[in-house]
Amino acid sequence: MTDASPTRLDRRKARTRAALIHAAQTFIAEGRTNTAILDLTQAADVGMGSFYNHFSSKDELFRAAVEDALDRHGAALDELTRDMTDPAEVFAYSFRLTGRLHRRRPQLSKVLINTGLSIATSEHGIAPRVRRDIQAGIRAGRFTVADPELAFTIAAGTALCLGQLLHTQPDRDDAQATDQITEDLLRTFGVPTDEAHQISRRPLPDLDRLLPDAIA
Amino acid sequence: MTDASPTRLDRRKARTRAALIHAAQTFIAEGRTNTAILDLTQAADVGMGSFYNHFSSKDELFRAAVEDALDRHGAALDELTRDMTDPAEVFAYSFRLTGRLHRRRPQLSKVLINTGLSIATSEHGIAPRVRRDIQAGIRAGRFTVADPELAFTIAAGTALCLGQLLHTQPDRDDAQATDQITEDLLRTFGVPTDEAHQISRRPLPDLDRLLPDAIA
DNA sequence: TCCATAACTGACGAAACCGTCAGAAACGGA
DNA sequence: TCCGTTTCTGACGGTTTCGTCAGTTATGGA
Repeated sequence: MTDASPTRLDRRKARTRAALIHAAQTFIAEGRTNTAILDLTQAADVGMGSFYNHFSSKDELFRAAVEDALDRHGAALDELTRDMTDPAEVFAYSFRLTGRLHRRRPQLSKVLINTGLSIATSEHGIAPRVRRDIQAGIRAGRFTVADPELAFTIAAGTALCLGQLLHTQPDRDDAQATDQITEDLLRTFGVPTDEAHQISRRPLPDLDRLLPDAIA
Repeated sequence: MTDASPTRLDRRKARTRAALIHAAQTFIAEGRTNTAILDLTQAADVGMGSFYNHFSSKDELFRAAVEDALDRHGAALDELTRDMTDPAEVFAYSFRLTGRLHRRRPQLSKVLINTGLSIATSEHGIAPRVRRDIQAGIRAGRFTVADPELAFTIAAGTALCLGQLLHTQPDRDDAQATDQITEDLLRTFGVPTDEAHQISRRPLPDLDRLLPDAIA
């Protein structure tokens, strides 16, 4: 039988694992994915040998690092949209929050961007949630789209490229750009023009309060 | 003064360079970007030492390989849209051709996809052309968008993610999906609904005839 | 035909990297 | 406190990869 309560030993193990994952995310965000294992362990301030206590290859660590980033972001979105009902609003809200995240959590954002399009097919993170929201919007009659998967493709690709844009043009107003694109997407999904505009400008909560702890 | 006419020696040099670039593109398409230089030269059927006659590092070769793929695709688009005048039609045409390219030129397509979002900021290939077309559409009064760069972001991200989708779902009708998304984009850019539909369904030329030679 | 030049080639020493392992340190229970 | 267990650690041998370079082959002109 497994002991449920995490002991101090468990916490220590989890700490070094987290340190390795965090270091890996730093490297991914910088696009340096072919670093030596020794570099990773040094960045994590962990002994070289510890690496193989947690991962059997560099690839495995990087996969875990991406998965961790996706799960964090997904969990944050779930938390923030918990008590919303209108699917169109949930979608818009998630998209607007994600757009605002690129500047506020640059490392997380860059991990997503550098990981590339494969995250669109991942079971973790944003992709399944966006799919779910689009499906819900269709069922509720809020969205009118020919093919849900195509709608998802547009939303996912746009979200990623928007993140790239916000990093490339640091002077651009991220909130304004994100809301504008959200409005465009809602219209593409069949939401009436005026309503799309309205939904995409609704006030958002104080992000500094709601996203207090995230990676880096 | 440089002798303009390419001599036989020049052609030989160009051949081995092209062989290396082609091999690199194969590896990029397969996502294997951390291969040994020896593997690359063997795949190119070229002696190991030849590598350093052309490139000073693996990175340099990979950059050249991506640039080559982008330039080929851009040139093909220029060729195919040469005598079109309506900017909206040029945009739609390019987008529809690019969508159909993912299946017909899987290696080129996968190079673009695996290279990721950085090609959206590249000076080569599709990005500058899409920007140009969108600007032209706005000047001509065919597009009504708040911000050209945001319009570009939507188009670029969607194009990439569409390519990914078409590889992930090999049974999906690529022409149908591409045309549907083209129509959505045109509407987003302010083209009236019925006209957007019409433009995105106009007959295309025989691609097998027009794209006879491309990589792989 | 013959030579000068440019490009190609693979073998080699040097360097980087990998994965293991024996010992050290931290932990938990008794 | 003491001991068995788990995790951490860095040094080490083995392997892979790198970049060079001396020799070979192809090319162009005389």
